Amino acid sequence: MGTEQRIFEAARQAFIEKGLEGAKMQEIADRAGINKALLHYYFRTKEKLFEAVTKQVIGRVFPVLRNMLESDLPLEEKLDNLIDLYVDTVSRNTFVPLFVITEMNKRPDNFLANIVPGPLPKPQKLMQQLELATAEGRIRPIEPAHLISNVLAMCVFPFLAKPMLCAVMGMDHQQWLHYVNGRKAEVKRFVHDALRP
Amino acid sequence: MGTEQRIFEAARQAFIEKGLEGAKMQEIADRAGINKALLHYYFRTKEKLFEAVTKQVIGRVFPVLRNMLESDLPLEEKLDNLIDLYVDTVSRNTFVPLFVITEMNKRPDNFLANIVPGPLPKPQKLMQQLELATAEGRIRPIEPAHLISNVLAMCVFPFLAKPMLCAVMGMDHQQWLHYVNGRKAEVKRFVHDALRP
DNA sequence: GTCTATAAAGGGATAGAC
DNA sequence: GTCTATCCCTTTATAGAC
Repeated sequence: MGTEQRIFEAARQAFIEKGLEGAKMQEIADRAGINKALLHYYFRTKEKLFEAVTKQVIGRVFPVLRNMLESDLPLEEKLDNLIDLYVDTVSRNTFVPLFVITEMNKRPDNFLANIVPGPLPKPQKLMQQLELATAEGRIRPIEPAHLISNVLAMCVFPFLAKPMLCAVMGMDHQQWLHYVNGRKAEVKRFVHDALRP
Repeated sequence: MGTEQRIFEAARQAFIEKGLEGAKMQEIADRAGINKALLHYYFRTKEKLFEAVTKQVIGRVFPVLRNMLESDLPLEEKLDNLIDLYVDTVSRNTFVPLFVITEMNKRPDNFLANIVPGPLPKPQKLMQQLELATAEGRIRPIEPAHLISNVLAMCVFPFLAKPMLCAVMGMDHQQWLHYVNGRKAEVKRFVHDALRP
């Protein structure tokens, strides 16, 4: 792995853990095993380094959603795949969604203008499938935005809120693992049942 | 409002918007309409000021959940009240839950030891109600942790993810207001339907 | 209690040797 | 490309007058 790549990876970890102001250039240099001056040689300023990281991290979120929304899979399969994918990904890496959400909200203008890569996902395909499934009586009517946000919420939020959830429910580590272990099946069932006509 | 209170309010706003490292003491002093030195007179250090804010902000979250979990209301009413309360609160103030979640995850040890106020909520009451409702055939069996996390997720997450949701679904401001307007009813219905036996 | 002035440390950025 | 040394601005924190 080249120097630039090592720097980028070090910066990625540091910024995701501590944010723009929280992560220090010295720390990033240490993690990369190089000198502070080299950071500036490759990325000029801290802001530019941060922007590079932001673009890459946020840029990976959208293609996943795009693939899901625009694929030709049947509706039910599509939702199940999305749930599997997001619960697996987020459970292994809580700080990435937290980073994405923080950045989106701190600079929403910059987010839309410079960060989101390429064409936006087109929800038309999903909307057609929902309309068809509704017309056929397979599901109850629901607005696509509500459905999508419900599914994403149940996949992502519990891992963001883990400390609170454990505290409120009095869960220890074992119980948390049990919870995570059953999470995908539970969300699938919850969504499936909620959509029954 | 006394000086200490004005400082605290200014710090609260600044820290919630920009985080510990992002907010500067000078900015807090300006917001409070006083001098930088006074911040240290009242709160010694930035860390202590931040901790005071953190305790207050996070401390307000738990009593709400406690009241809900331990109240004597019927199960369905309890859930509906929780949904009303959280959607209303979060929709008016997105950055508070983001602040709470960030702090919880950055220092989970400190969170449990020093931040959570008083006795933890006891979920026994809710668990009894769930068991009873299940036994009576009013709802399907579901683990309390899954139910609570599903409800909280659907109330809170969409407001955290608003920029992404708007981008992915191609929603403009009008459509967002429409979405928010129907949110409470939609979540209630979703939960209600998902729990049908 | 509140201010001005200033110390002390931290951290981003650059110059210049190799 | 990579390093050492250093500049210099920002920011936290304190001293001391009022």
